[in-house]
Amino acid sequence: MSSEKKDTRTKILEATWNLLEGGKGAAVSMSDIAKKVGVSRQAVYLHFPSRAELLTETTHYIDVINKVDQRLVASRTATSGVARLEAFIEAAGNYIPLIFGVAKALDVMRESDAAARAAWDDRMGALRHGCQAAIDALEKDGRLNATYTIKEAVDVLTSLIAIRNWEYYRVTCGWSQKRYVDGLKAQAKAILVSAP
Amino acid sequence: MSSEKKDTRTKILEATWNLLEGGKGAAVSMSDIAKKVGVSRQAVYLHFPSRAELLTETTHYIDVINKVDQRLVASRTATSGVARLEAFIEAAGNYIPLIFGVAKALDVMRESDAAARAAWDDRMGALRHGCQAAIDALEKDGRLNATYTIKEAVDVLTSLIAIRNWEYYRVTCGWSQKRYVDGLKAQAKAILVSAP
DNA sequence: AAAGTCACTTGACACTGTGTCAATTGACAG
DNA sequence: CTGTCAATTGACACAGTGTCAAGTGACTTT
Repeated sequence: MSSEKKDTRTKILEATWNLLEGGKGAAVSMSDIAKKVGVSRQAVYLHFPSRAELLTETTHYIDVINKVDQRLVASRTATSGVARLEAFIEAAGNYIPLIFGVAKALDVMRESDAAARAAWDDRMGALRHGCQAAIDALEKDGRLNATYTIKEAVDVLTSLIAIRNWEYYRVTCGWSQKRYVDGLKAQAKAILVSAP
Repeated sequence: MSSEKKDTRTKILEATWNLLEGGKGAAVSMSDIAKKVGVSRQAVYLHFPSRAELLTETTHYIDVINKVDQRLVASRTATSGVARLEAFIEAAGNYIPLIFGVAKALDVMRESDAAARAAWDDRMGALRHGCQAAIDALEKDGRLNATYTIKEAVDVLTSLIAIRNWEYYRVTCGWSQKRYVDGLKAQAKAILVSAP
């Protein structure tokens, strides 16, 4: 591996990611991270002013590593509205496992920290934006269930794809990732898509 | 009101409930509660050994005050499987706003506290039990969507009715309580119920 | 009326975690 | 050789949980 040459900042981001993805849940402290990197606790604060900021930067780091932009392009190239809905769910549903640990830490922290709340809202806004695009495509095809306004349909889709639900299916209920994504597609279609 | 005669233990439970239901979110401390009751912080520990225990007892207190048992009886008297599903969603969906504040505090705490985790699992187990009964009734009527096993259907219904989703619709999206319950019923039926 | 009991108070303490500060070290560059 | 930069050490303030010991005030028992 090339981990020898990585600078401390990158090592901190990776350690944060690893620890949060590991079994310890969201209760990972700045000391834990410093220990993992093999650096003093203060060195972490030299690179990130606060825990909230570190978590936020970690989500961005993960996005870059996983080329999230490219993943979403696929859902935009779909021709029909239904295909686009499915492609978006595929992309978003497979993105969640990557950022789950960090997202959950932010979610817990958001309850008591304004910066964490802002970071969380930013991430959720991005997810909702994808839902909006999928619903718009559905509506343009005339396939959006008429009992929902566009805004309501976006609300519903965003709720279905919520990170907490991923955790519930995958961790609590033991569904496979594929079953989860397929289930989500079926749910979204059953609720939001009308007959042609 | 008769709040003059209530004993300290009851006053603590009510203060906990009020504070968590109020705007401060889940970040309510033992000091906050003691201050609200007008008692020393140590008096709280005299009645409840830990914050997790206090939160757990508060959910039980709320259940008793709101006669949760009686609410659920209504859903058991429904004749058809579909009616029972709707009655259960009505009962559970209208129960959530009562315990939301305490449930959220437990949810946040569960990440770092074993007792809180146990209390949470207990509450969620009860909710799931109700979902199981509704799905069983649906299956007995032959109206359960054949693409789901019973276990999967219970997983899905439990996920739909999750407290986090209530928060999302009501708080983030600004849905009315009635719209939320009706939306939930429509979602559950679209996903889980097959044609007769 | 004295003694005992009970709920509660006061004030201290240990522990964990975040975030800040100042002085210092070691390496590398001009 | 000196300046700069990353990082270290060790201290501190602050907030929160949970524990402990001694004291107080009211009401009950004998």
